[in-house]
Amino acid sequence: MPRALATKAKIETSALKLFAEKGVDQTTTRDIAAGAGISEGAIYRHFESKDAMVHELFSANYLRLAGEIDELQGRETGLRQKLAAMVRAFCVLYEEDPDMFRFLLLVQHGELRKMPPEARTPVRVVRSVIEDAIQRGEIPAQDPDVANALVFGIVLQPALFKVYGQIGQPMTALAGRLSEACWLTLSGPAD
Amino acid sequence: MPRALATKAKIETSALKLFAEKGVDQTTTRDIAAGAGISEGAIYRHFESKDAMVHELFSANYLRLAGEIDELQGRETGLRQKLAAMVRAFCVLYEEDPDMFRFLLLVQHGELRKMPPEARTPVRVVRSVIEDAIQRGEIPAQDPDVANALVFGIVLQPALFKVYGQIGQPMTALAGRLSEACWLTLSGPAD
DNA sequence: AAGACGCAAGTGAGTACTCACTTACTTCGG
DNA sequence: CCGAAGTAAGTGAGTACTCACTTGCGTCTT
Repeated sequence: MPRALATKAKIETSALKLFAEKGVDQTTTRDIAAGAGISEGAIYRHFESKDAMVHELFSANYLRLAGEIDELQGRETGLRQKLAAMVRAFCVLYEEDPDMFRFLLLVQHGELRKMPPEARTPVRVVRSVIEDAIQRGEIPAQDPDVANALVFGIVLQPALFKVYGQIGQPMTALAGRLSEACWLTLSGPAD
Repeated sequence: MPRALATKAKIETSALKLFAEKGVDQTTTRDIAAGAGISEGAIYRHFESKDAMVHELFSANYLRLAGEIDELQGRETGLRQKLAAMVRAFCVLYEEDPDMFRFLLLVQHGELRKMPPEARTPVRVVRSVIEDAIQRGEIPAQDPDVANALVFGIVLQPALFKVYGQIGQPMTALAGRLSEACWLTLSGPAD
């Protein structure tokens, strides 16, 4: 790896960890530099500004996640299988990179506004899967936005509880329970 | 209303609105004073510090909400009815005071740590209702913390989506759908 | 092959500015 | 007239970012 890329990666890792731990505002550029083992000035050889760094970190990973679940979903047939695959992917991300997961949760509110409205986000991917299932009569007719919110709530809130230490089990152990809950909730109502 | 109380109320209203809009860190004491139509110094006649103000606003309202849903829940018999009553209360709070709702969501992570661990929070109230239902065999045996997370996800995520403008319907119109989703999810699994 | 050269990458003290909070003073209500 | 409430102008601790300078490294010339 070229020196420049290695340094940039060190900065990103350090920043992500601190952002997830203390939040963006409570993390100073000094902290980030110290964590990466470089000087404060060096940060600005790789990023325009702290804001730009947050944005870059967010959008790259958010879109990558969307791409991944879209691919996984495309391999399955039927809503139930698609949900299972996507939910599993969220749980695996949580286990593999909890800092990233927390970071995405933490800053999504502020960052989502800066994303172009047509961007292919995880929220959009799941929504289109649900809409498809309604079209094909797999689940009863219902408001796709509400259905989408339910699915995200069922997956993300347990993850948040886990962050707070209120849930002990690893997320991957919950994947089955969560995707089943999604399926029950979407297929249940006559609405 | 005595002058002092009126001013304190103006400060609280202004702060709550700004906190909900921009977040606590992005809201300055200047902003709060301007919004309340008073000087910055006057804030400190009524609050020890900005942090203390956030804490006071949070804990008073968070505990009040817990008390309310606990009372409502106590009037009903059976998990399904209790869930319906509690979910409705959340939805009503959202409609009546969306700024308060957003504020509670926004700062809960930071503030929960400062609360005494035995405090009677909404999370605890709902959890104990669920645990009770499991004890009485109303729903299958399952991890009460996971079940609790599912209920909160089902209710709060649609509220968040509504904040982002992704859901058009008023929350009160969704109350039935949401409490039914909670019931289905808790009563469904053999686990 | 060896030194000169160029340039990206890195340094860290300095700068301009913001923000929570204080202080010295004034106004108001009972 | 007195104490609580309010004001306006500070104050100092931090913070993101800059800049003049140094270092490391690949390349060109002879």
